Amino acid sequence: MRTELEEAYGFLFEKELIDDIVENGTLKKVAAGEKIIEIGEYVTGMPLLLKGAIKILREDSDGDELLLYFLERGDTCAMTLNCCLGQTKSEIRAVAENDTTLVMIPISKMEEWTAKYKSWRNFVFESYHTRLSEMLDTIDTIAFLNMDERLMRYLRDKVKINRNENLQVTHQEIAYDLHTSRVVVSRLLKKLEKDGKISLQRNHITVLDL
Amino acid sequence: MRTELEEAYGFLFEKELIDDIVENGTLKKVAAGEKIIEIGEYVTGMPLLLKGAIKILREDSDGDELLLYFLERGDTCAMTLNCCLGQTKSEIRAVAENDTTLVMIPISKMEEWTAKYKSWRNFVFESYHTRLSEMLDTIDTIAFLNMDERLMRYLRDKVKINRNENLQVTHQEIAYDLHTSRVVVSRLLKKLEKDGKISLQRNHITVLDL
DNA sequence: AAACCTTTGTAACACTTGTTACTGTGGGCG
DNA sequence: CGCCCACAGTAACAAGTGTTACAAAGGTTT
Repeated sequence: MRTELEEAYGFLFEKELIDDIVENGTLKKVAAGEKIIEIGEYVTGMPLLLKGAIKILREDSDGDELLLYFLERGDTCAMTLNCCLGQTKSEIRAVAENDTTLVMIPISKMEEWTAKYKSWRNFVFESYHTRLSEMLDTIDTIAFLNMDERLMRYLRDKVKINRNENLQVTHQEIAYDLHTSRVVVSRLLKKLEKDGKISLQRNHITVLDL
Repeated sequence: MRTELEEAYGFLFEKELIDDIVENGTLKKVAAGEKIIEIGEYVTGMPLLLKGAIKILREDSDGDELLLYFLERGDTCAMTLNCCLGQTKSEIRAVAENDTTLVMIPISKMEEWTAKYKSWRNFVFESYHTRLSEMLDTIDTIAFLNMDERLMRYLRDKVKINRNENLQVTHQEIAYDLHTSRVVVSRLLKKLEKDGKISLQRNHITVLDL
């Protein structure tokens, strides 16, 4: 755990803080597709991502989803920060995008460290900063782009996050993430294939040139 | 200034912090409709809202706008916090929704106070918290609601912010805020009038029952 | 009053997206 | 092998929103 922590956060956190994290945090491994937190659940701790990636989803009143953004190594969930502070329930769902390792920090330590470690304070501020920017980006995407452009952006992000041009995903899954229907996704994907930007196979998509 | 500060922030900030604000902040009055900060400008200070309301807007690549949310008394602009930290340019435009009074805090004081005053730290965290929630709300609205529902929500918010059922606004202005066209707004407003929810006059709208 | 500008109303049409329905296909399993 | 099922392709249509164009109404300026 210490090695991975230092790899991901060593340049940010002072040694004492890393010690504190090793002592108080619990390592958690999550398999791809597994749920990490559900909307309405109380937040028990704050996650620090060591390996893998997580996707953060919002839900509408019909239970349909919308992908907000991905988290990667070195990220934490600002929404969780949010909840810890406000002692409120989670406003989002978090699902492992691939096999993921994270350290859970008990919320009791959070306030203590905020006062104690300048690097922790900066990290928390920086996380809020990144997250707000990411949210702005999400809003831009939803508000200003058509579905075909959103789909392209989605595929690009997914390639980047998984470090693999070969995406293991069905049209229906994409439809859930983009909050649209399977037919629409199939239609647009077919068009992208015709334009030579991707190639389609059953259960996976190869991104050629987006 | 002190009186207004104590009214809006007295229950949050300790006396020494209020003193510090009075000493270092500069009072600024902005008339309704006036621009407070423009996208791409460097942020010179952080605003604390004493009176009035501000609307925060995002812009797309064509220069068209989208209303993100309103700020009221006791609020600060988390986007500005963001910029101060990152030393980056403003990502949003802020326009006075009505006659507004605010205190500008020089960014140099921000880090100092973060270390010095617990209440300031809490305020900053709390602001991030509120803003993230507000952004989630904005995303829900754009992603999950149709234009007619968005329009209703917009009118409701506007009534609340201005404390007045009589809205001084043209259809074109609404269209800008909702990132749609004037014709669409007119169409939907007419329907709301037929349903007895509002009444339409030239240059203003009376909200009856939304 | 006449000329003019801004705002609003409305129709007709185009485009994007969502829906329904049906077909075909690949792969696993009895 | 044949059956079943999840996945994908496609057409036809519906709904919502955006666009263009024009007319009418209100208010201001000359």
